[in-house]
Amino acid sequence: MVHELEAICQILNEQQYKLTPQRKVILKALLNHSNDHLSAEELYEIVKRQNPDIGLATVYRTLDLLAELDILQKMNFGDGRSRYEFNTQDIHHHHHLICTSCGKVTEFDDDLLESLESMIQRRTGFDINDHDLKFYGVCKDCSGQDVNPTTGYPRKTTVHKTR
Amino acid sequence: MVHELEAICQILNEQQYKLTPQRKVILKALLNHSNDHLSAEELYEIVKRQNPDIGLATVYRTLDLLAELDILQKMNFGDGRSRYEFNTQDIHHHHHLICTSCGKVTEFDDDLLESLESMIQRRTGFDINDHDLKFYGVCKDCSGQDVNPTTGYPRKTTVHKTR
DNA sequence: GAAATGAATGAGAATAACTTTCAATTAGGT
DNA sequence: ACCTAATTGAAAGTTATTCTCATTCATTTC
Repeated sequence: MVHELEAICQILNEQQYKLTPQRKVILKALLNHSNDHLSAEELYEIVKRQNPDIGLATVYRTLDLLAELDILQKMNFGDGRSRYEFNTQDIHHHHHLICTSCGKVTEFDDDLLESLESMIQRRTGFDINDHDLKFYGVCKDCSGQDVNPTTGYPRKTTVHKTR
Repeated sequence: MVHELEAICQILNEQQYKLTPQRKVILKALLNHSNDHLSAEELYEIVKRQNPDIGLATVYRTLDLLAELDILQKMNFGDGRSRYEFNTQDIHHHHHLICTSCGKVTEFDDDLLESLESMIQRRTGFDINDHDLKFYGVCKDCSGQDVNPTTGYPRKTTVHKTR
C-alpha cells in the first residue's frame, strides 16, 4: 500500500532508479489524483502545467516503470487507453463499476470471489493468482442518459441489448 | 444463441443487410473457430485463404456489424487487440480464464455474480446491466514462469501475442 | 574539480490496431 | 436487364503507445 511520495522514492532508490524532477512531478500528480484512474495523456496534461518541458514519452516511461515495480496497476476499462491506479495488496477485494454513460470509474470492495477461485482451480487445474471484475451500468448521476459520444462508452453493446 | 449460418443470414436479411460473399466467408470462418476468440487480424488470415482478395477493412467492418447486431461479443483480454466470441443469452454466467503464460483463453460457467450485482445496485445506486470477469493465472499446460521478478507476483499487464 | 560513464530525457519517427475516405463494384428489388 | 443504395478494396488517416537517438544529467573515478 505505497501511497506516499517518501515511500515510493525510497523504492526507486533501492532499485537504483534515479529520482529525476520529472519522475517527482509525475508521482506527485498521480498522488494528487489517486482516485481518478488517469490515462497517460491525462496525466501528461496535468504534469505539463508544473513542468511544461516534460515529454509525453517520459510520462509513458514513468508509468511503465511504476507498473513494473508494482506501485501502479495498469488497467483497461475498454475505452482504448490504459489507465492506472495505485496498487493495493488487496486487489482481490476490489472491483470496478464503470458507467457506460459518463465513463466514470468507481470502486467497490468485496471478497465473494475467493470461493469461486478455489472452485475453478479445483475443477480446471488453472492456477489462478489474480482476477479482474468490472460491472458496466449507469451511475446514479446519469440514470436515463445514453452513450457519451466523447468517451465512446460503452464498447460493449449491452446498453441496447434486448433481454 | 445464434450459432449457425442460416439463422445469422436471416437476421442480416431482416435488417436489410446484404449477404455478400465476403460476409459469408467471414461468418463461416467465425463459425469454424467459434471457440477461438479470434482477433480481426487472425480472422483475416483465415479468411484470405478462401478469398485472397478480401480486404482487412471488410473484416473489421463485418465484425463491427455482427457486434452491433449482438451476434458477436467484442471482448478485450488485455493483449492490445479486440477479440470476438458468439454472443450467448447468458453472458451473465460465463467468465474467462486467461493464461498469463501462453495467453490462451478458456471459459468457465457460473452465476455467482447475480447476488453481488443486486447488492451493489442497492448500495451504490449504480444500475448494472453487464459485467466482465476475468481470471488470470497459469493453465495446466504451462508451468508458471511469468512472474514479476521483483515481487514474485504475476504480471497482469503482460502482453501475450498469440503466435 | 574535471572527465568518464551510464541513466534518463525530449522530440520526433515508427508501429499496431483500427477507422475513414472514395471511387469502383455488386446485391437485391423492380 | 436496370437501378440504386449498400458494400467493397486500397490507401490514407487516426490514436495510443513505443522506439530511436542525440543531448542532458547525475554519479563515480581520477
